[in-house]
Amino acid sequence: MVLPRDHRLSGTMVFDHLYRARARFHGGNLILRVGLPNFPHLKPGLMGSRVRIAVQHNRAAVCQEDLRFAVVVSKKVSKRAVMRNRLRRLLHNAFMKDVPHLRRGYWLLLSLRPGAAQRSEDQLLQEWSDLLRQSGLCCGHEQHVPAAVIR
RNA sequence: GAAAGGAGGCGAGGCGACCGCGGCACGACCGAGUCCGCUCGGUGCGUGCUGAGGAAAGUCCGGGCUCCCCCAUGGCCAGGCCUGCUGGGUAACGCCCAGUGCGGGUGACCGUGAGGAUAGUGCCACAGAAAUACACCGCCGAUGGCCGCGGCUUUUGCCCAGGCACAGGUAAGGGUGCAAAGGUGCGGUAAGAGCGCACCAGCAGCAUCGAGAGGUGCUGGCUCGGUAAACCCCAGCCGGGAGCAAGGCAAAGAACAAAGGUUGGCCAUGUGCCCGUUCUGCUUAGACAUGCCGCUUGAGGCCUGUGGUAACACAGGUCCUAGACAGAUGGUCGCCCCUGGAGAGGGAGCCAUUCCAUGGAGAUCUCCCCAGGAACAGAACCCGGCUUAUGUCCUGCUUUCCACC
Repeated sequence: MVLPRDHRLSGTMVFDHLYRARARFHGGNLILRVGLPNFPHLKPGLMGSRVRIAVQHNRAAVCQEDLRFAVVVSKKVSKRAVMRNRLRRLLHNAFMKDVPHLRRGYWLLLSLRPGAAQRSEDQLLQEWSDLLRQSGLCCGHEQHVPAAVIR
């Protein structure tokens, strides 16, 4: 499963921006970072013309509706590219299933820690949903949203 | 039939549908320009085509391509090489093909780091007496020397069975070691020894065959350890360095700059701040980060013919088959095929009890259900190789043994 363009993140500056983000949630094998959208950082190719025009006219409104995601699997997780691709597809797939239930207006970055390749798929998916609940990004759990993320 | 050897091929069984994603083309739409023909740019749209490998891997060799430095040609010297049987092939190679020698296998066949130790220098630990050198044990003691039974002799002395192991001889045997100065046998000798002879191994010379590595034969003197991945000698080859993050173009911003640690501390959570580290330039400024080019047509694949044992070459025809950049191939489903399992029905021939008959297991066929159709592994500038990983896979060929005709 590959992410559609609307939900994809690209560009070095975007990742620097998210690595500096304050909001982090640690699981055993995953780290979820949450930041607010910052369109000047995004690579121009990923923004459709409609989005680009909308950003020019009403940036705040677009930011509130935008939801983008990326998974980072370093070579420390697994030396084999096949394994890294498998993990990335697994988590992309999990994200796409959860998109209807997620709060809009955030950019998400999910890093895998070195032990993650040894875990089973079910364990990682369970951890992913735990992290979502912990971060308060699910629509049904508004009361748990930490103050750090709410503007 | 069994076991084995070797060659070639394939790589999610085949066909199709839907969803998602990369690329290209056309259309549609949007924007800008316009000499009103159109041109350029963009896209959350539509349609069509297309989308990982035999190793894409390891990055171990050889190149292409790009920039920098140096020399720009040839010779000589110096330096470098983990190049080293011969002859071919190739853009090149440490690769490939054919052959030679040696080693292994009954054989098909396999392996081979295979120049020179007689150019020179060095080293050979431990053990062992001794490592180009020797005498520890042992053997002998013929020849000298000493003792000496006996004999001859008037005596000195002479001859002599035997003994000693003093001088000495020996390198057969023992022991040590990777290695002890050719090996085996017969003769020979006091004991031994290429001391002599036969065969074998090695060396040299000659003849002959071969393009060559080398092969074969004859003769000779008898004979000379290993190590060159020790220095070295010989032959061959060689500008150096960085690598597509090379390099080029464009736009924008700018020194309280930028990148990196895929992130250490802090907060008001963001074109944040602080700390530590790093380029060129330092008078101006540039480079990187953005977009585009490089970017996939190439020592290219396939087919046919010719030459060649072959690697390969040449000629003709035909085909275009991923080009991403936080990095595209994954899911779901339908039909057919194959494999395995369970069930139902029919059932050749078989066995047991018996008169037909009954019971038991059952080759094989049909139907239905379930499971599976993999493993190693993911293009990142591009080629030629090597190495490593991987399958109850497929197709020829060859050898040995067994059975039958």
